[in-house]
Amino acid sequence: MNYKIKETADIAGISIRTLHHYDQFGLVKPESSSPSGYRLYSDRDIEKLQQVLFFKELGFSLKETKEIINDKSFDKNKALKNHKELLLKKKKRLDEIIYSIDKTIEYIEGDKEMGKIEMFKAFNMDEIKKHQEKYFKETKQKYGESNAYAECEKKTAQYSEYKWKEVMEKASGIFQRIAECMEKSPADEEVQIAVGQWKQHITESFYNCTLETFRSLGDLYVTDRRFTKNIDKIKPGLACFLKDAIHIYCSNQIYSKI
Amino acid sequence: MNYKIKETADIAGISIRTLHHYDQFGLVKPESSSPSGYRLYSDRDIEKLQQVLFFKELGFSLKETKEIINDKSFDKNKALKNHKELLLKKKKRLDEIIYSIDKTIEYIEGDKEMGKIEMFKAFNMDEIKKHQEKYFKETKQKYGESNAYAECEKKTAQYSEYKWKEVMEKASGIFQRIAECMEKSPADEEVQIAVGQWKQHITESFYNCTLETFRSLGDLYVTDRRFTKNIDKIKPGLACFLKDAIHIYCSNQIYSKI
DNA sequence: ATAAACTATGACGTAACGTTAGTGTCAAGA
DNA sequence: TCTTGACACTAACGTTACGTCATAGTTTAT
Repeated sequence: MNYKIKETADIAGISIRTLHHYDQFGLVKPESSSPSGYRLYSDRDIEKLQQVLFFKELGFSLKETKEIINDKSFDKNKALKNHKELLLKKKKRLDEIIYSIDKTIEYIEGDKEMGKIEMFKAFNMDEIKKHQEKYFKETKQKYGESNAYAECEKKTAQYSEYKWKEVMEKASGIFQRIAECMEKSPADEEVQIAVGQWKQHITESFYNCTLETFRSLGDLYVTDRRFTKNIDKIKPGLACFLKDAIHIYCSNQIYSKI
Repeated sequence: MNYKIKETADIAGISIRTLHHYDQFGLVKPESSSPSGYRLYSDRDIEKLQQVLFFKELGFSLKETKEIINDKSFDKNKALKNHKELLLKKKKRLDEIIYSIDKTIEYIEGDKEMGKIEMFKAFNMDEIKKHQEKYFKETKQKYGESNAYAECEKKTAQYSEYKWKEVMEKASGIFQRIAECMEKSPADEEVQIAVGQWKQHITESFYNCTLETFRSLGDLYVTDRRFTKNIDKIKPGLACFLKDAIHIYCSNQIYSKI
């Protein structure tokens, strides 16, 4: 069954503007539209909206939510279970804040002492944020990435300090080389050679980097802020350039295999 | 004891930027500063920060928080008790969302049915928002406003439909007159006469409008969005103009009484 | 004296909509 | 068929509460 936008907004308890925004953002796009261009939301869209509201309730950004939900391996069941865990943590935090209120009242009425740390610790979101990040990270590693992570852990666990330094310097050198070619096209031969070397280096030093994994990693360089931030320290815009270069590299490798 | 900004930020678990912002915004201004201009936060500032975090946790805007906290009649004890009530409501809502997750899992696994309404009702914030608004409103009516409200209720309860219409038309006429003088100064004689008439009309038709109450009401016209919105329907900017005019009127009246 | 850490102000950017403007579409009633 | 009110669209600016970055002054420890 199809619902027009006001019906949908009323059902979900959100604004029409929000639905517009979600459509434009690519988070929840209606499955069809009328001949006059009206959005028509299906039952499946409605269910997706519910998922979105769960993620929103738990503090995930729309961007994060989009990445997780629109992934073809999105597991609703697993997500819901994870949500429940998070919600229980939020509930515990609420309890702590309530307790903190009681304590503050006693303090104000002069009955008790209250330390500075005690005043604020209930507001702490670290545990919740850590869990969110863990879940997001796990989700992003859905494919070979989770295997890659395990392999990487195993391989690097035996590295000596000297080996680590070697690995890092080689990585740095490759990135530096690519950064120096940034005024060229990502498809430039020199860039592509360096990208190939980067892939090789990953396979040798961290985990078996398949083309698929490599492409996903390239995406991560621009979608995961930590990656972007670190890479762009070398040169602003490098993360984006590198992503493009990796995509071209992977496409070329795929093409050459057909 | 005084704390510099990093110490304060660490104690409260918020960023330095946030403290800058709160200072600039007038929400939490440090009680003193060093000769070189460093902010120095006192124990009292720290305690105020805690109050701010409680309000923030409960979804109050910084603006609302500022109005409540910086009011000289701010009652910490009462606020905390109200916070607790709100937090218990939030906790209840969390429980409902958790229950909704369980239900959704059953639905996904095909065990049960789930209606559209059931999918979304747990996310509803109406009760919490209503409580927030109620508290804010009660706080804003701290002074004569709460008495004014009671008196207003009593007086208007006996109005006939005809009387209501009369009262409203007179109000509308006064506002209209003031709107027509908006290109003049708020201190203009014609404006001031109209403002005096408005005060008189309130006293006659609603409640005894003292100068103090009248001034506070003028403030409400620009700080309470509902007032602003309604008044500005007559003419954009009227609420602000009226506030200024009321302030001038009240000051003049006070001056003429010395 | 020096360098690192800390502090200040200024200002642009961000996320997720809310609000407004202007215009097209639909459905019911005259 | 025409009219009107409700509904829908897109575009675009505004809002809130900071995050981030730049630049420059101050403090602290070596």
